[in-house]
Amino acid sequence: MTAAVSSSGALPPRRPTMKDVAAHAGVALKTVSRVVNGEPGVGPSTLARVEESIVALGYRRNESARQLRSGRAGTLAMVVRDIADPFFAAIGRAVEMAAHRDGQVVMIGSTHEDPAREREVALAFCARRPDALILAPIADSQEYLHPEVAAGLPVVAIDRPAHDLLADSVLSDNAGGVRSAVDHLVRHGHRRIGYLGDDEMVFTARERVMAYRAALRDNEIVTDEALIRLAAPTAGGIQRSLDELLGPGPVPGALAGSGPVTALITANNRITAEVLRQLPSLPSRPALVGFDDLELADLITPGLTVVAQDAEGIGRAAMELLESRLADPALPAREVRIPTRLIIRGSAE
Amino acid sequence: MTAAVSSSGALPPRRPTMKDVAAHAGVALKTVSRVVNGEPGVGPSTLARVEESIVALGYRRNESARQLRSGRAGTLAMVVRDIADPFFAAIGRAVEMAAHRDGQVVMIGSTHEDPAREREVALAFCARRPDALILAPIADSQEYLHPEVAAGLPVVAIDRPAHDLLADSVLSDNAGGVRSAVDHLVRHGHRRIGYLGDDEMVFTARERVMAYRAALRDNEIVTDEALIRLAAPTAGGIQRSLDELLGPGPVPGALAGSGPVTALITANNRITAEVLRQLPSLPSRPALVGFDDLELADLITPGLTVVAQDAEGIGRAAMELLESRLADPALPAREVRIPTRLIIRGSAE
DNA sequence: TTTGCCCTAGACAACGTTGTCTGATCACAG
DNA sequence: CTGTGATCAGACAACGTTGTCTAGGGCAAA
Repeated sequence: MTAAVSSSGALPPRRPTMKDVAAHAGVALKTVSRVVNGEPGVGPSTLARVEESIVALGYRRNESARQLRSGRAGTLAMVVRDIADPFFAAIGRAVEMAAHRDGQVVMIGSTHEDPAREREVALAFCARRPDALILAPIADSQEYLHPEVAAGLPVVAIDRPAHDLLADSVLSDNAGGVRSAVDHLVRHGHRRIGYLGDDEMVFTARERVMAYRAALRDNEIVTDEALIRLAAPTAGGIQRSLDELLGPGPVPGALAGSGPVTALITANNRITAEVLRQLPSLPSRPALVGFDDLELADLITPGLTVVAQDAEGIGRAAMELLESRLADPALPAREVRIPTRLIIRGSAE
Repeated sequence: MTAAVSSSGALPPRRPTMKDVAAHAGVALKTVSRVVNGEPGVGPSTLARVEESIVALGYRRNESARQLRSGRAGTLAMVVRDIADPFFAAIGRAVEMAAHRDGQVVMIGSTHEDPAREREVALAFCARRPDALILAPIADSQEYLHPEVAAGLPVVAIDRPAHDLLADSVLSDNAGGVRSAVDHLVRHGHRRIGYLGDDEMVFTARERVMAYRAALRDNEIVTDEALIRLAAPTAGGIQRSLDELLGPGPVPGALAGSGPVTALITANNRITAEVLRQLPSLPSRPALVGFDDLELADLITPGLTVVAQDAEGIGRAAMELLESRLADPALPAREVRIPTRLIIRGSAE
């Protein structure tokens, strides 16, 4: 009676433990552990009795305690720029699927491009002692992870390499991607190709614009630095760039005797989207190749040609690197490049 | 010498614990605990010494042990249909941001519309004893969560309600959204409005199509059941529906004396995208309103009018429900409806 | 100088598991 | 009927924390 009242009352509900199950089934604690873990050495009748008790009490193993005792976490940590960014969401999905196959669970967090937050979130994850950490670095240095790596935590950097840290990395083949974009445009007869990229502070932005210059050179086109605009993407800045590159007058600072650009490479999603937005109101309509695929890019008319990153491939490669490093922690830092894919939609003019 | 060799060798690297820090600083274990937790009762000189040792050894608190001892998890679990789905990604971001403010960390997993996997993932999360669970139900019953809820785990269902479970839920105002779509089309003179929805097995699909019928009634339009197509979205099925609804002949089974539809409501993202894809090849071009916003819908020409769900609002509301339930676990199950927003782009013809 | 008190620091147990080791039970062969 | 080995079950310690309780030491008041 009293028990019934107190259990239905507002008393702090306590979860049943192995001890409770053991008492209920009339066996030893360790026997319950054996049953729960499917270990051999439990007779059929005992097994049945314990399983009944488990169901009857609604027992679930406490993974925290298990981790503490055994060291196995069964948890993966992933820190990206923004989990709602389709690129990282796709990577996250690939990681989650692979993790699920391995019976692992994924913690995920966003840095929102804030270095301090990267550190904060990554360390909060590490405090949970995950089996591995996947990190899209944003801070200048990942030195703060030294103790973790020294203690054997495998770290994989994605999208950009880590700094001051022994970590594998999985990066897109930025150079190959830009080269395929340039080649595509050149094949379609373009020689005045503008380039709108992100601030050169950003690793991928640097790689991409360097590849742009190299690809022009290989196509025997003289790089006109006035056609390159590198800045954090803002609507205003992009509009100004477009005006200058496509306007009727000569491009400010351009090489003598040259006209407006006939084609544009936009080096990331946000820039591409903004250019598409402003496209209708532009004086001329350049051919366009965007780096990063856009959701539903196939619905835009005319179709948008893009250099698509293989988010799934990146996620899978990261998981593979983690597994091999877990198997052999002494491995040197490795860098994997995941190929991009030129998706040709519509024409290049 | 031997120690140096073994520590640089392949020996299992052990993380320093509070015990190690205590030994290094020459204080008691509990004193280290006090320092780590910012508890009072530690003299300034002791404090400094301990802090030095913490840095020197690269000590980080083991959150598993802390959770085991104190019961506080600092972890939130979230199970959605697909973390790469923009709708759930946006909810996830909102949840993660709120959680971060509360010093919490988020575990996230996908069901991929598989009921068995929902159970599997949710229980794997629960084994980590999170402070709360946010779940986008896909299974017919969430009965399997009974022991968790009984033990005090606050559960919030999002997108669809949970079944056989005491849980709060945060749902979109599906009825209001569809009603605004119908009203919008009627305002623009449409009276033959087709409806492409998901299978009626799906909760949201049911709510939406019922609202469609009700809205027609309120606009004094007789519902023509032949204009309603409910099925899991496949390219083939949608094409067939479009052919029948928009083709030159009478719509099969339609009320007598009626022509093709002049407008379409597409009740979810996938259907909307598929219709947009087929739009160019259709015999006539209906006005279109989609349920769910599409990334970059503003770039599609002509602009696509949509009923946008407030993913961020859903995420925030879920967090608020969790907090209030944590404060008072005896609360009855509550249901919150988050308003949708009609985003008018382009014309309705 | 002594008494009493507060402030700081440490000892100890416990959280829920699992790994190791020992003990009990039973079938069967000698 | 006893000895042997295999099989199953249990006792105990430990994982890294934190909460509770107690001991030491210095300072103020008497």
